[in-house]
Amino acid sequence: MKKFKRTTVTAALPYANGPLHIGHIAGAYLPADTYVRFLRQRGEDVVFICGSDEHGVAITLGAKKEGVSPKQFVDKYHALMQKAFVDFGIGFDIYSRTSNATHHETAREFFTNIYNKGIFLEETSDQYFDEQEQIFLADRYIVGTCPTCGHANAYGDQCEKCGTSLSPKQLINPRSTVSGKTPVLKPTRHWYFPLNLFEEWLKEWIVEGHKDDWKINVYGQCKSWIDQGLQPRSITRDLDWGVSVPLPDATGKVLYVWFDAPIGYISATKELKPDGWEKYWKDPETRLIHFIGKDNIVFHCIIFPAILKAAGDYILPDNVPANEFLNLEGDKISTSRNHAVWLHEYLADFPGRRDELRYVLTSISPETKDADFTWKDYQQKVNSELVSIFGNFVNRVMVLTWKYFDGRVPSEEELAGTTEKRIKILDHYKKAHHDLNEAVGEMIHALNDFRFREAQFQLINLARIGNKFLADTEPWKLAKEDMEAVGSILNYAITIVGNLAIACDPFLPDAATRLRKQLNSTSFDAKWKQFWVKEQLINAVPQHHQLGQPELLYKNVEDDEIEKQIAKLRKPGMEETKPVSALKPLKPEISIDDFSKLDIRIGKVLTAERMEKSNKLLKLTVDTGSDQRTILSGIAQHYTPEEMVGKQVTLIANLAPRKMMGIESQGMILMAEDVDGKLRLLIPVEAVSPGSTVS
RNA sequence: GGCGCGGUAGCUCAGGUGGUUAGAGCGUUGGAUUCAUAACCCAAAGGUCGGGGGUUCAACUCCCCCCCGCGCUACCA
Repeated sequence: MKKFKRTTVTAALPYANGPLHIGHIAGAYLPADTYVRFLRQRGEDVVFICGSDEHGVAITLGAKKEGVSPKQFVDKYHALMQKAFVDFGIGFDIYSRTSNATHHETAREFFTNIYNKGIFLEETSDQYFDEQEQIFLADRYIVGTCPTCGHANAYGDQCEKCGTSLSPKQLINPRSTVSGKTPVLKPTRHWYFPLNLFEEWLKEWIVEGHKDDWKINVYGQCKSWIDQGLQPRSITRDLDWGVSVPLPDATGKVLYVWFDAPIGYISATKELKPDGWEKYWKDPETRLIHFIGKDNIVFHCIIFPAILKAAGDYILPDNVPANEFLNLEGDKISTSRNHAVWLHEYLADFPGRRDELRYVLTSISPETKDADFTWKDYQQKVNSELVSIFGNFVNRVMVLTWKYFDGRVPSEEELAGTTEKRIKILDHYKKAHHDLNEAVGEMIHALNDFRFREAQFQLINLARIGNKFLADTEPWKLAKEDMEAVGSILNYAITIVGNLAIACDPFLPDAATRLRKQLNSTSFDAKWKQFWVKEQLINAVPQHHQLGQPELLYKNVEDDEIEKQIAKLRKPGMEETKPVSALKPLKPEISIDDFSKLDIRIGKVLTAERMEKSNKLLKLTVDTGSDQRTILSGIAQHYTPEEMVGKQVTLIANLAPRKMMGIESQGMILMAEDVDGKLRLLIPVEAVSPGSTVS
């Protein structure tokens, strides 16, 4: 294997259109962080790069929906994600963002560099244009009637009903999903990156060169792509949000997100090390590792490397350990259905319990196939492994040492095998020592191979072996007859605890800190490094060293804690089995004049809070376009205040004000009532401006 | 539709150029124990290795077909 001087580790740039959930963490950030911690423990030169991916149509549309500018939109999510990462303890050297100046510059330089080499293709074609919004529409933002099956809402790339693939021009009566209007065809010019020219090179580099060292899922996906034959990919878009194309006649053109986003790794490194960044990207003695989810394989293994190759001078990823996906309680994680465990919410609900989440996510890490996170599993793993095996072992050793030696590490002189009992102890010691070294070796080996599940298992194995060593040698019994033997046993037990403190750093950083405190070992750094160099047990805590006070490392997860979390996932009212009421009869006929008396409008919820002493009412502040008013709405059992904020709602604006529970309600929110009594909001399919009338 | 990855004990996963009783941890059950967060330690039960067919003296491991999950992709292998 090639020797490298340093390592550049990147973790996929999260898209700045929503908060982070455990799927993101398990997929890329946690394995990356674990790996980087491991490298740092070994004293290696490593940079750990990440940042928010802030461009693309989805951002502009998301911003429009929230009624804010794209910049405000990404500012919000960038801040949210950055804070969550920091709070969770993911140790990026830099968490940057693609909307900043350094990145724009870097991405433009990349484009210009490759452009000047004459590699890009340039082509003009007709594309649908939304005249009202003044934007060209991506395929999936166009709907229309499917030419094959007649389905009225087929997307521009595929009909969901009959499954045929389409191009937008095949759609009958195309409509823009952004404005609802009929788009028109307009010629537009774009630049293309000729991936096909890199096919042979990619074949050699990946299919031949990385057959054995890349994960099979990654390799298979790449090979499949390359075998299919590669096509030029367009790398520009008509949009006013993004990195503008650095050509004189290219106003209104930006780089396509997938072109600029991976370059974000480089810009972030530049920002981190304005003078020294190049050696992390251009020195062949640097190893580049991308941690990503499986949806990103083709960008990181094929397209981005080809771009780097085209740019010249750059190193290529040495490995791309992509993970599969994480499910939640048997279902796909879904932002829109709120079927997710949000990182910032976990951190708020479980303060001081970051290791627990790390531990569980690593133990089910989707390394070879999709995995499933369940709260029950979380509880069981924490309680039976972290608490019972790891935490308990440390606690037993600490307590025993305080009990018999006042917290001073007993001397480590070798025990003379003078009695039968002592001979047995020596046997147990030898066995434990052998098993421990094997586990340490296997742990480090697995870390090198990105097999974090296995590595962490071996870590816990150290505690398992430690527990067995104590059970086998029974120092609490010997205390009555042979204190020298007790001292020898505990000295070794403390050695195990010390090595655990060292070894758990990449996986359980908070435990590492707590253990250092308990062992009173903050000054042992230089010595402890030896563990990672020798790859075997070291004499971590010297004899006669005074230990700190024992403290429990972890506490059990109680039933009610996870029940709360599980309840959070369910839609309100979903588990209630109410009798299905009959459809309500039609009301008597009215005239159009009756109807026109109603002033129905679209408003936007600015704030929402529960009403005191009411289990049905939410107090909402609603922007009706012309004013902001307070409306009390009896929907508290169907929507949480958090869910309501930012939502568009349909309301009756000219209803006479009415006092409820001491507060005046100035209007009424319209709701659909399902046959089971469940209330659902009426929301315009596409966002409209507050104050829009309904008729 | 095509391609890729996966489908092994209740759960999370190992494994195998085909070869005696398919492994581990957790969970469960029983026992032992008390230093410890009713924890630890020992033991047992649990699987016709997604289904069907084939090759073979012998397949969970190789070949073919099918089913299921996830991803990628589009009339192209």
